[in-house]
Amino acid sequence: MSLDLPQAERLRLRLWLQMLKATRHIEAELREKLRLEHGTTLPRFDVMAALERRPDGLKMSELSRRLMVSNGNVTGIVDRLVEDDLVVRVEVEGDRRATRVRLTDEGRAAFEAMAVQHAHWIQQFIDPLDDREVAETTAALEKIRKVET
Amino acid sequence: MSLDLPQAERLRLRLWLQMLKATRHIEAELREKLRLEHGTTLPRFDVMAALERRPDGLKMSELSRRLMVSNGNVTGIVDRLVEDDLVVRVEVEGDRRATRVRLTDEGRAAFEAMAVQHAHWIQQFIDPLDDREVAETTAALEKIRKVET
DNA sequence: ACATGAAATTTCATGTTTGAAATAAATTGC
DNA sequence: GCAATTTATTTCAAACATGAAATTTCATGT
Repeated sequence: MSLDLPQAERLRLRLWLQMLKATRHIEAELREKLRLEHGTTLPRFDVMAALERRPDGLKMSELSRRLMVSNGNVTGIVDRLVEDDLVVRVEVEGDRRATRVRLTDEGRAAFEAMAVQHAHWIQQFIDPLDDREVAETTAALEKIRKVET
Repeated sequence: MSLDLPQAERLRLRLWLQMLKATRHIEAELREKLRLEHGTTLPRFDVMAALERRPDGLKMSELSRRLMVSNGNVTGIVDRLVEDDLVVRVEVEGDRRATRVRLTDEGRAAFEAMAVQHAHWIQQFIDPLDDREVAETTAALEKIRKVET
């Protein structure tokens, strides 16, 4: 068996590896900054970000879909956020199967303090790209994500 | 506190979100295909890929650095690969602290069967991009990864 | 009422993943 | 030689993540 590939395919494989490396690199940096400066984790930040500007909160299944993680996973993360009084579970009237998860005032304040810094960190990473490169890279990634398999 | 951002910064934040979504999307698909068609996991595949074309194997710390995951993590993944006779730990002569991890013949065969399919799956995801887009996106991601913080 | 099936969430077993601490061996400086 | 440091790995506790199974509730048809 041979792993030799035409040049065009080799370059596409290389693009995938760069996507992985760049994304992991930024995620690792964000993870460390959140831990050191805010004593929290990236998954917790992601959940709180999804709940921001949602005064009524989101259902567990909505959270799970938006964050592209499993149902069982969201349960654990929300459990820990509840322990810290950063979010609350609220019953949905008319459907006793579901609960909405909502930021508490404390959670909202904590999130907003983190969000400003988070946006700033991202700017630093994307800094070497000019406006055209930003637009074209975004467009390319959107195309990739539309592929159905 | 306001989360309003200038348009240029907003577009850069959006690029980051697209990087995340595209990468997670492809990873989720690869994970499922590896599970269904080869009964293995992405981290296991990644370790085996790093060992491919390395007849002498790699040290644990080299594996950890290449895959950008923690030392303790690699230990567990390699432990399970050893249980399945896909890799072996070999002592490094002259340095009794270190061990090299090497693919077994069985592991090499298993990996090569997966690698051809893996390359093909990636081609499908990058398919909507032409050669120019592939080159420019790769270049942009490389620039991002070079940012030091 | 009752059965059936779909929907929302939790529970469970298993497997990553991390950062910190522990262990042990090699290297360096004196 | 010997202490201090560095290097390589493992161990550990906690958090994250998955897919499958179980639970509870809702909706619908009979």
